[in-house]
Amino acid sequence: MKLKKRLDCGLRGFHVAIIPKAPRSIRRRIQPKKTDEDGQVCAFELLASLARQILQEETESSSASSNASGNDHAVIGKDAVEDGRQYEDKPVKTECLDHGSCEVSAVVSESASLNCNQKCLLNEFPLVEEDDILERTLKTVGSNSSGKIGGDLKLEICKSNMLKGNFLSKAEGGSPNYRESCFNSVENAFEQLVETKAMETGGLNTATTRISKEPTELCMTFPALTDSDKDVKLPSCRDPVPNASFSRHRNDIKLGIRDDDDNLPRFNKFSNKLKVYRPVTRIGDRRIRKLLTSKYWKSAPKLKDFEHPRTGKQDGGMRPSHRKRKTCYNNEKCHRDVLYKWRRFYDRSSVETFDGGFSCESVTNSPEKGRNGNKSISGSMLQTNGMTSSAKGHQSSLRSKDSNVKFSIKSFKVPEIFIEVSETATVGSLKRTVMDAVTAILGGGIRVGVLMQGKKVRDDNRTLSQTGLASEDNLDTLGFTLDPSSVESPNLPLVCPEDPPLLLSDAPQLVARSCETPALDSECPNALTNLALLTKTETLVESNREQAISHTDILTDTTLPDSRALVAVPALNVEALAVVPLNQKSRRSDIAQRRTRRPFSVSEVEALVQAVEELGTGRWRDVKLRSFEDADHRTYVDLKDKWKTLVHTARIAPQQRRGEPVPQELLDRVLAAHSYWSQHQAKQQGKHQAAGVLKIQSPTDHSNGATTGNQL
DNA sequence: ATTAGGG
DNA sequence: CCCTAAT
Repeated sequence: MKLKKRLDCGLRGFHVAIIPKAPRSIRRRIQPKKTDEDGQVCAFELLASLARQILQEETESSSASSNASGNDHAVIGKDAVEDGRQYEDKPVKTECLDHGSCEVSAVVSESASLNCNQKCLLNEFPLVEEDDILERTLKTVGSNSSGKIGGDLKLEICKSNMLKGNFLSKAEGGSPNYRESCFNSVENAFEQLVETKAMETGGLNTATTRISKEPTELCMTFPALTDSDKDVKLPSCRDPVPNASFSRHRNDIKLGIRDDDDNLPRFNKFSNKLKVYRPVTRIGDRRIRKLLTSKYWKSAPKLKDFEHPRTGKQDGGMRPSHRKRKTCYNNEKCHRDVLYKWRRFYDRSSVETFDGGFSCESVTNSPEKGRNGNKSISGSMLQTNGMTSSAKGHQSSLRSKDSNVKFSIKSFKVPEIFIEVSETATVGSLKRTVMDAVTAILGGGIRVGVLMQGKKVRDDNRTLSQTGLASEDNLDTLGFTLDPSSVESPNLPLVCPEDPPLLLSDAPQLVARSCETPALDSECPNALTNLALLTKTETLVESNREQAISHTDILTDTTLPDSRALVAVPALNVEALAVVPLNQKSRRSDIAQRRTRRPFSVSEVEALVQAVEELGTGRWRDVKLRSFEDADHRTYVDLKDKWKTLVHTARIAPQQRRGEPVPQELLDRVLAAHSYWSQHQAKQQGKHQAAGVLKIQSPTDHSNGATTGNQL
């Protein structure tokens, strides 16, 4: 996989590199304009002229395709096509090429078409061409602007991008994919520039925001002109499920970033759309999970509790899994993606509230966290342990006059994330990687848990009032957790926001991931709405992670107060999706996730030791009931396993022990108890005596314990 | 559903 | 932690 990735990346890079900047003729034309008007108009003009130029050239090249040198445009188109074929094996070419041109927007439209097609076919595809073009354009402009680019450059770029977005929109019509494409391309271009400039946060933010909004609006505004149908026509989704989330990947394919090992959450929330529901039991969960396991990600703890018919159904299924995305540091595309994500992040975080009264600034943290994590990391395998499993945010809640309870979540911590990076990766790449991962998580693989007084509120069916969350007192102790969602099921039909299931009322269960497919843009808003509803209602009280649904979606959405932003998001999704390869294998892995790792704390170990001393080693269920009744995430199997490891740990040299050090005293007790119970398997029934004895025995004296046992 | 043990 | 097998 890695090799492949690299190749892909390299290939990509290569293409990009090779692609000629822009026809000189174009440049020439551009220059004058630039000089004359400068600024927005200039950008616009430039774009238009470029488009024209390209169109023309395209035509020419078509007629004389044999031309060795070929024009830039031709090359680009070709590449695009090739890519498509490479990955999809489907004849995209024809369609792409014959796609004519729409006047000014010819260039754009064409590339757009390509993209669109590619996407459709593959369900994932980057719009490299667009980017390239845009970049070129931008560069050209910049170079032409006789050195005085400075701060204006950005502005211009933004505008250009916007324009581009416009064109694209027009060309492509209302096609959702298209929109995304536009968005992406714009963003990418922009991001690149920004990146070059050093990623100044402020700048990025501002710029980003603008871009995201503008293009989106434009896109929406424009009526569908043409090729929308293309999307439909194309043999797009290989995926049985048309709406499969994968539909918009951007760089994935190129990068080939997908590996079976990756468990990172998908990047975009849309991607998680599909879910399979299944009845839930812990065991059941496990069963399912076992089928799909990823190395690094773990699903949230399972719930026990009864399952509500509905609930069970909903949460039981598989949820979208997260995939970890391996990084391609060397690839620019990757970087862009990362940036993109970053931007997304910021956008979200920046967005404050929406009428729901639920505001979430938290997202911002993630990025922060990511950075921090990076700092500390140095090996090839990084583990950012963001507070083990769940993070709670500080949130303050306000009780409104009406019966609604308003929550304000200040921040969320990002759940544990595993990142794998090459040793030679740069800090910058690491940062990006982390950011990427974080973003990905936030983008979708998260499930929200509700804590009240430190305890998880499990019953999703209860109302806030019933749960006590409607009362001021409890609100102070209200907490939320973000956990990686456990299972993802690609195969289920997505639930649209409009779908009934959407929560609300007392049985909030799950909110399906909404906007997924291409047509989604329109849907997104709904999601938002839903979110709002969710927020307002008791739905919030959710609980067990397993059962609980994944309000992830909601959560995610929540983050974006601005509907526009939401709409815009799809573009992002594309990228995110891109990460996930379509192949069955990966899919499969996506379905189940490994539970999140939750190292036992010393206190837990102590409790375990205590319980085992009293109950013996063969009664894990009793141990569970006795000492871990409230620890939903600790199953008796877990306890048994832990004991096993404890015994092992106690036997090895302290230097060889890893993780949080367990007090020697406890380890001694472990050995003592272990040896004792080993000799009294037959007597496990008569634990009373044993328990008493064990308690008495000296923690450090193994033989003593054994002896005592013998005496008994 | 538990337990035991390998991976 | 997961998975399987045996209870």
